[in-house]
Amino acid sequence: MSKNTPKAIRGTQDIFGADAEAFAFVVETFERVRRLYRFRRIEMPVFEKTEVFARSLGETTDVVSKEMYSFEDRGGDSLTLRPEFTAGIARAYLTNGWQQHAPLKAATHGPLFRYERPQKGRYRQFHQIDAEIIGAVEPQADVELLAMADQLLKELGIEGVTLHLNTLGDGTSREAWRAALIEYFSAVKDQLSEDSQQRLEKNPLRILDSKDGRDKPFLADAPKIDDFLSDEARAFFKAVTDGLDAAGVKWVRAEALVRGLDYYRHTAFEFIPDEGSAAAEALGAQSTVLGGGRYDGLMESLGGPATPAVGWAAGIERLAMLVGKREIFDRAKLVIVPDTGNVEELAWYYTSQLRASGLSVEIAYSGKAKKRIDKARRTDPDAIFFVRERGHAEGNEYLRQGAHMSVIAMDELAEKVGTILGVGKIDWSR
RNA sequence: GCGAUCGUAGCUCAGUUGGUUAGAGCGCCGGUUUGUGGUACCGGAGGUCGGGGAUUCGAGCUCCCUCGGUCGCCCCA
Repeated sequence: MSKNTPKAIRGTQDIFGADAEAFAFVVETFERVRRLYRFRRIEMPVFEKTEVFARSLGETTDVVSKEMYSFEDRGGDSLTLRPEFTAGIARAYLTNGWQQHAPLKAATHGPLFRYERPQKGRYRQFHQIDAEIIGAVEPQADVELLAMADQLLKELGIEGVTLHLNTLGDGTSREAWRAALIEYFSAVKDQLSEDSQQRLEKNPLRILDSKDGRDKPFLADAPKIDDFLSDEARAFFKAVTDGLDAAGVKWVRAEALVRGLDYYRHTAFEFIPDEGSAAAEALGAQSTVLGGGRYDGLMESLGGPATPAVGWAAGIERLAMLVGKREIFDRAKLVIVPDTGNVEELAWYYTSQLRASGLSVEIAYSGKAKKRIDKARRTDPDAIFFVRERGHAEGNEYLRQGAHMSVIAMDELAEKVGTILGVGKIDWSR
């Protein structure tokens, strides 16, 4: 590589090969599952006015205060590359009159941007799948969303991941709990870690899931949200958990699970790898694979009417790390190898016929005949079809399967190929 | 933002206590051999050893800075 060549931006990735296939598998599975749950596909702009995020996430959150890619455009507006989906979707809901579709079940996926230190499973441009239900006050919305997340993970073949569930209560419950936590931790402030002393100011809920040994002695006796829940909030949470049980979604109560962003209310959840599982090993410190909750307060922060909503997002890269390597591209079903010379047009004829019939076919046309064969073999296909000059050996087409090779007649090819690939006789007439 | 660790050909890596023209395997290109066209061999191209500076007669090997990768903290998906 020349030192003249520009390098990729830090924290971005060029995904290729098995990783790219795993990425695609995650997105394709998500698309399939969201249709089962009848979530509508939406497409969103990658950037918004900065205030969309600043007002909804909270000015003091780390995301807003130091992780956003914000810039001034040529018209002088402050714009920001989306650091998450929810705020933009909420803005779109308000500005497009999507209220008429309420409750709106929406799904999308794409790149997000956050200026963070890159790490395993954490990038500056990363990708998420996202699902939201907007305009539904019912706890059943939470249940449906979580059932979808659970099924998605199952269909991705991801095991050893458990739903951790908590409630933050309604606005009043949450504030009362927060005040109690501040009071409780302030009394022992000197003994807390530096990080937690700061959290006491900015986000006291976060002290609860501190990993610092100095904080842990105080966590067990910290005030519990359950003691601050209003009757309504308690009933709501019970309806959610009852619904999950009925839907067959396994969950565990996680009293210390909180959300970093200001707009969350009631249900908060994360799917987290079980300790010691292969999934936990694969993800390193970035443990959450899918997270979300209810955000009844968000729409108002954007100047809209009070609108209940729930949603979740999952990092595609993290999910892709858990689905394992996928080599579907590397393994060709059938490779067509024309000898150099006058048979290449014939080979193209066969190839286009087979592709039009719906078969995935590779044609080797690069290099000399020997190279073509070597390359064909390396893809480990189910079959290699040699197209040769008339007069070569006994025929002009050979179909090879494994170590066995046989001469076949042209009119048998469709059937032979179909049989070897297990797709029945190929219809070339289309 | 903080800490640790790594950075040699396209890829995976060797490179002894600093010493002459930096190596291997794979891949790529060319050739020979083989042949129911999964072989073997020969040759070739490709590196200013991430970048910059310092020490030294001399640095891929030492020191400093810087840019990246990786892992952890913070935060979060």
